[in-house]
Amino acid sequence: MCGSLRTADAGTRVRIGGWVHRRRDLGGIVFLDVRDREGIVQVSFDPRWTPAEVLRGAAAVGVESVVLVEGEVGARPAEARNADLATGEVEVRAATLMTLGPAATPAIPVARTRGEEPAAEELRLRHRVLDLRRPELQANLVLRHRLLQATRRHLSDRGFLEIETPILTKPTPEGARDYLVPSRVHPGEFYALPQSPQLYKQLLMVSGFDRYFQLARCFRDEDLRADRQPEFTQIDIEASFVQREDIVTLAEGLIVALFAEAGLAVATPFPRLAYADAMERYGVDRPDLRYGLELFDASDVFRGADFGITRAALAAGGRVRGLRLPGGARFSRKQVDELEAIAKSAGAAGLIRLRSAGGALEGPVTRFLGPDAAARLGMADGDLALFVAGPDHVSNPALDRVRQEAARRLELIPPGALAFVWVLDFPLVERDAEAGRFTAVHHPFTAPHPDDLALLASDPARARAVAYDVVLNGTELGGGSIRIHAPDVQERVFRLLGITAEEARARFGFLLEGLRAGAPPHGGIAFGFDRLAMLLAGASSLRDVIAYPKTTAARALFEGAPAAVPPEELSALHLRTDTSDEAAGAAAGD
RNA sequence: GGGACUGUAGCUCAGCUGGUUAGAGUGCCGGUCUGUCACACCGGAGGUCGCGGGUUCGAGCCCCGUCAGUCCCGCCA
Repeated sequence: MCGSLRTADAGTRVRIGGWVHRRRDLGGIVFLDVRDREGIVQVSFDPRWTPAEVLRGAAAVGVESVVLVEGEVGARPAEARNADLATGEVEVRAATLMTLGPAATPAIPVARTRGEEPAAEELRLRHRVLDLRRPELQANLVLRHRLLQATRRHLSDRGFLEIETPILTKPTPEGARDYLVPSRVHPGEFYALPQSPQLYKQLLMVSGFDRYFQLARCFRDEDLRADRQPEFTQIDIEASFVQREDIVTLAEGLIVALFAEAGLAVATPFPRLAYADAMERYGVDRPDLRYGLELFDASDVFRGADFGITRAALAAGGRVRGLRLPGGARFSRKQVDELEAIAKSAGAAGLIRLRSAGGALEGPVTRFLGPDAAARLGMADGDLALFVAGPDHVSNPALDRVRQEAARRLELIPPGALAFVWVLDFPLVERDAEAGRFTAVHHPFTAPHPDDLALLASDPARARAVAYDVVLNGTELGGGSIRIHAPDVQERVFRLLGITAEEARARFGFLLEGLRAGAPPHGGIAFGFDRLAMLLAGASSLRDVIAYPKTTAARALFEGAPAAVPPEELSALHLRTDTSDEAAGAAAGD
């Protein structure tokens, strides 16, 4: 209750427990700031109301110790109020003090001095007990709790059942790498931790639980990023007898509820973009719509120009695409070089630059273009245009990155803007460059668009899926699809993906059997919950909204996982480890 | 798997072109102090410059390797 005391409490006798945030020892009088999860309150130890030995104790107590104080809440003298503190009008006048949990000097500070950087990430993770005491992280975890509860309330109120699915599941060779768990009773066999509850939730639909949700822990053994942890939480949703619109509406309602929990108003319905349009206009399937800067096709303007780079690209069937940056002409040569470096790092050979200044175009390719080029490119005075010549699969990622960086530099991003968009009609499959076969864009259970069923045989790459992603400010919040519920369609898609009937039976037999048992049409969506919490908490790393996160090397520094196990445990699991790589490295070092 | 950055006192950081005894703030310890709130003031302790090797008369600084953390690419159906 430390943080909740107010003027109205003045005169009441209270007993408060908390952690010593700071100590100010003035000699004859001592102040302790005592902190609990609700906030901080000042406790004053003064001979007028504090026995001498209690006062001596207060002078000796170390920060971060757990104390229990009894005393009377009093209004502070007018000149001693603290407007920076929610409890700053009052203080607790201590009569007693008990140190219930004396603390060693903290390895990292909890109460930071003004302007001080937080401790290094490694130390924060190693001393997580202390780091989690910081008010920022406490606020993040409180918000996370509220989002979890709001999710449960919202979905339960709409008839969705929370059903848990197994954590020990069947390994799947497709998709991300599995975390494996050896079986003790079945030598040589393994469970896998779920990458998502996908098949379980579909089979729940087959069993008649027509509305399901779960706050599902998912595990993927892939390399990490600031917004990617090896274990994470999904809001996993599935419903029967639904079409895309039902899921879209449900998802928008949930998003409204969750953002409201964080005090943000969200307008629905969200705008929508077909995947093909998103790629054409933004070069990416999760466009940031907080600003314009749409890409456009300038191939016609460059066609016939005697300029080697664009001529070669156009002759090879590529295009010249680019974007106009209003006011971008003021970028220095160096700044444009930096944008070009970004385009290059995304795979482009370079950027073709055109600057409109003083009513004329400037740039190395100007002399190859007609006199009406500026008008045809829609360029106004002071604009800069940047182009990439080549196939779309090169220009898309390059222009996407350039567009994002240019928007930042031109300060086109309105603070606080929330630009939601649905991206619809994803392709069903794409050709895997190295394997030379088709792979599912979403996953192998996604329903083909009913109008495109014939394309599965004739031109699979053009077939659309009934899949949808919801995107906020260029970040994917969630995605889902209507699933295949007809066993013959599922078998056709497996075939398309190069999965033989035999493989399909071995790997997904339980799904096919389920679909043959009488399956309703169904579909769903999943949201990355941690990322959502991070966004709403205004955090820049997932680690700040997870109580006990892993490092980018998937280590848990706090408890020390993963860890070696005694040989007896390994042999009970019928395992032998082979760390010969490390052994060879060590030997070479001698 | 690849790239970039970082690693100096408990914590946050500085340390010049390679040159005498490696510094500051904060925390910690001791002292003074009755209205502070980053209390103030005085004094003190505190260092494997991540680790290993090399270059050099001499390395915190240069080179190679390695470990850890972070960010990015690949990867993440």
